[in-house]
Amino acid sequence: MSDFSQNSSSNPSPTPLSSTTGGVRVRFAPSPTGYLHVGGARTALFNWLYARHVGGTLILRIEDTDFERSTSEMVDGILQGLSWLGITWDEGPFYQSQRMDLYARAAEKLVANGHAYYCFCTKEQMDDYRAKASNEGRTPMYPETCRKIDPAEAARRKQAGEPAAVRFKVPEHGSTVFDDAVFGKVEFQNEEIEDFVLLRSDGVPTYHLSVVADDIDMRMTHILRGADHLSNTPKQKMLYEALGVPCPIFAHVPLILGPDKTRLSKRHGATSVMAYRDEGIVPEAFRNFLALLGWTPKDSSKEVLGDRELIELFSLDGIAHSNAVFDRAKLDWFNTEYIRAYPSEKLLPLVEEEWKKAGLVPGTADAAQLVATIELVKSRARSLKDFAGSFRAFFSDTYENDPAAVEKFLKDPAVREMLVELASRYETTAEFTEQSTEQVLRDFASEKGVKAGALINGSRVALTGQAVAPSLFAVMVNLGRERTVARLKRAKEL
RNA sequence: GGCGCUAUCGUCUAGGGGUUAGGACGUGAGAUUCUCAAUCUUAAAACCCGGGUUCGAUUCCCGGUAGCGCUACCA
Repeated sequence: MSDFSQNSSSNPSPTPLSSTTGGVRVRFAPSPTGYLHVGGARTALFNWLYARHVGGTLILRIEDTDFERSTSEMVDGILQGLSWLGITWDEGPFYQSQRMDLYARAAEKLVANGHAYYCFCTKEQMDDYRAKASNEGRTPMYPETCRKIDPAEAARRKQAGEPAAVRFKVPEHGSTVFDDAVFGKVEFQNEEIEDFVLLRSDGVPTYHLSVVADDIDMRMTHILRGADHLSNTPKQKMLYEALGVPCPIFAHVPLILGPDKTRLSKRHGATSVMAYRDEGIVPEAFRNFLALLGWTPKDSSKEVLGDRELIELFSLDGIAHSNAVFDRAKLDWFNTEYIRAYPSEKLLPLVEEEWKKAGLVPGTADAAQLVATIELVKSRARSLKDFAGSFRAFFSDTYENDPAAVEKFLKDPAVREMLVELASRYETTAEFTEQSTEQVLRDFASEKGVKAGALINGSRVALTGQAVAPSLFAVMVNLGRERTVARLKRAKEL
């Protein structure tokens, strides 16, 4: 059983807007049965972009009527994920678990107006029925046994304490049509829809009832959600009609698939948004990437778009009709773009997080120096992790030497000897600038009759432990004379 | 199984009755260099299949196929 007591102090019903404002109201309504996953994050993002684009209101609603599986940890996780993505909402979070009377009232109203009825069939009976039906190759549909019970009789039995669910009385004939903002006209035959449960026998509403009751109560104008709800929509439209309330506009967003084109799941790697933070993805990159999964701006030539641009460009008619595959390589590309474009001062706190996680204590506490170093290396970063990984030698004196790099550029003992000798020269040069260090090295190389490149590459490994790094002389200056000399002298031992 | 949705390079997509079918990521080659990244140049790479409609379909219509979704007293 979940416990949302930290929120129970206030369980406000949304205050009605003054009748003069008729703005767009959208919501993100996750179920806290898991962390914020990629698909949910994109739904949230689209709602946010749409709300901000039209100057509307975004409501956050936690759909925690599945008491078995909902937990407050998951709520926290979802909130954390949204905040990491920079998605802010205007009202809520509202918790369905705290609004149970609203749903009960809605169910009562539907029974009273003849659109719903009490069902005394037990879950076990239903399971048996379903099993039998599918064994016989029939589509399992509720046989409507209780629909035939006289309402007065049903009310009596209910009154007498007999457990009863409330089922919706689906019209026998005709069809239910709605105009989806993404897919256009969608039609379902009513015969294919069974009398679905609105209120379980324990009084807890099912999804269909709680969403509709809440969407009405919260006066939603648009329902932007995953296309997995497309087939649920006729049921909900019936509910709006039975409740005598106009339907909001539905906009269903195609799903996100894994590389094998099956629904994205743990099998495909990280599905939790926070896992991407942990992998060193910056939120702006993730947001940009997500926005372009299933949506394209009118001018599709520009892909690196900040939040202001995304908000400005976002529109429902740019939403794709078909599912999209999550392309990790493209995410990584966005990430490199954003890391490179990030001001280094802004990168510092993010990088410090990575150091903390890696147990790295920077060799200097001088923030300006750290920022300068970040500036030097960031264009080579693929993820924030690199700052504690392959760039470690720039920030700490304890780092590993990549054996492959040593093998590639330092396997010649003569080179290693020369680096030690070169170190002594650097000890005594008057200046220690990019120009002077380069001059010294090149003079030294021609003196020794070796290619400068050989010494440069060898020095790079000696200085950084890596075969990959920025321009060597910039590295030397960044490291400073002392470290440069010390590390070059150690080249012999590598 | 029934119902619904969808179908353009490997991926994200633009486009649309007559186009050299465009861009981006990724991949290959080259240039540059001090390694790598970047950058520049460049290459390969797509309209699911079959019928219609039409002078002409990748585009419109129908069917098939495939993928996904829904088909719960989950959401």
